[in-house]
Amino acid sequence: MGEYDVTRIFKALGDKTRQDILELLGEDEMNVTDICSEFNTSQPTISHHLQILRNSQLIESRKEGKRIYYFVKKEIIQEVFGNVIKKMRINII
Amino acid sequence: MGEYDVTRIFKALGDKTRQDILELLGEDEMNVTDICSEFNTSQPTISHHLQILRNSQLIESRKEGKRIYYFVKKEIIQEVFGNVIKKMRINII
DNA sequence: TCGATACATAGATATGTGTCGATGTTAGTG
DNA sequence: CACTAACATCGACACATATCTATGTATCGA
Repeated sequence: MGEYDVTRIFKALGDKTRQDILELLGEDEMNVTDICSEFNTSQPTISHHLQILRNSQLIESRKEGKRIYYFVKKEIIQEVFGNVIKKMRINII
Repeated sequence: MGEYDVTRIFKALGDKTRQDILELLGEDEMNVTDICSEFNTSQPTISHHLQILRNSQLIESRKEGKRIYYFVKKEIIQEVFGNVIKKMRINII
């Protein structure tokens, strides 16, 4: 029911690094430094990807001291995938 | 089971025109001219989008005389969405 | 208050992408 | 064989995006 931009969400999903970030956050929330340590990519680039995921509403953040924890909004993915499947008349998943 | 490139598939899904094409083809297969007539976009551009959808394996084509009919490969979408949901540890859809 | 840590933002650059008009190709038609 | 219809491909262009380094900002500890 929430407002979301399907195109923006799929664009966000259309990048390997962001997929890997989502998979990581799917296990548990993480702060930026810990996320960065999992990739061979600069911290600003990871921050950039986190912004894109955040703007698409796939993730949210929580501040704790000087650290910022990101986590997946799984309901959005459920809702979007469900709607796409419905729109494309796919039987069941 | 089939070979597919998740990033490529989500990139393909990350465009409004292609989403609309998929929704159209979800109802029934269509040839290029008929697809074009549903959009305010040039035929080469539609052909380009069809190529991208085809390369991502979201659609396939069938030739009938001088017309080419495109249709959705719904199993791919099922499989990809299912795997993403599993990877991100989303409960059920 | 000073320095370090955690993260974001800015600016630059190379590459990717969506779009178009023009042209090529293939199949049917007279 | 010409002509047209259906579709793909090409070349060009504007714009978006992924990445980097450098710098800004906020929070904590000494």
